Amino acid sequence: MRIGELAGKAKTRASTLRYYEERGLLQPPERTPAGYRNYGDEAVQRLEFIDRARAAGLTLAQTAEILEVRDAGGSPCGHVRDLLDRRLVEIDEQLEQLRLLRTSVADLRANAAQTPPEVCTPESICRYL
Amino acid sequence: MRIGELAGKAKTRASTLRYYEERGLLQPPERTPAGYRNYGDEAVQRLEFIDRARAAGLTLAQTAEILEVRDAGGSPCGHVRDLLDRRLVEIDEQLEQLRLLRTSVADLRANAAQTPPEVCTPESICRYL
DNA sequence: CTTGACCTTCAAGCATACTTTAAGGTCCAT
DNA sequence: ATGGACCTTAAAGTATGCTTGAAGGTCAAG
Repeated sequence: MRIGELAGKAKTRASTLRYYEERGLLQPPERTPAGYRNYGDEAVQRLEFIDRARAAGLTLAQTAEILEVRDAGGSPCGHVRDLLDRRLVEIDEQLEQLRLLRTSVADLRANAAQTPPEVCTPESICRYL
Repeated sequence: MRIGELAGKAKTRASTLRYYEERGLLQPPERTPAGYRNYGDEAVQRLEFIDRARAAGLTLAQTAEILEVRDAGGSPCGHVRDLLDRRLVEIDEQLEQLRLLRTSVADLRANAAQTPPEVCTPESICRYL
């Protein structure tokens, strides 16, 4: 399978696959005599895995690490569990930050709704903020 | 006031202030005969405003726009209200995305807790994802 | 008069995940 | 043999908000 066909099956682009190879997510495939990349069917599964990892918010570097462990013959499962744990902590932190921000922006907005624009003096630039 | 002193008062760095000037957030100040930037006290307020805008999650481009309106003698308040409205919508969208992601990652993690690592076959790379 | 702290500009680097561009080779059909 | 679709590499561009580096000028103290 050439790169364009694999990209089609994975709903991505050839340029992305080359980039994944460069980043260590895809192993360098065989080449045809002309130098074209020649992928086997297992590459499709690998890209599906990469997509699931992305959906979980793992970085390409983290995903590459998992794949390297597997490629080296190891089992990355314990590591994956740790990554999921850390992701959960990160997500909770982000949620907290975002909730605080939401409160803050909503307060500013409510305040703006009550205050006529005239009270904004040039020195304060705009008192809505 | 020279740039280092202003940076100190605003708890930022001289390089940041130069960058703000380049981005249109700070007006080019007077220069001393030697070519040093020479700020007045009002610059401190302006930086405080910029900081409040940042705290509300406005981009530097949006903040620059507000300041330009004010510098042109206009009142940016209506615009600021719009920006706050849009920020609120964006934040709500991000919150929704993050909640969905949290659910998804939490499900993966719960599933991993129930499944022994042995069932992860090399073909699936790791079934925890 | 030298040292050191501070200032100047312009350009490039950082992090992330790609895309785009340039210049060129391959392959199949007509 | 020529056109078009597809492939190759290496480098640069995208977005955001800065920081860092290089090369050099200014100024007050000792």
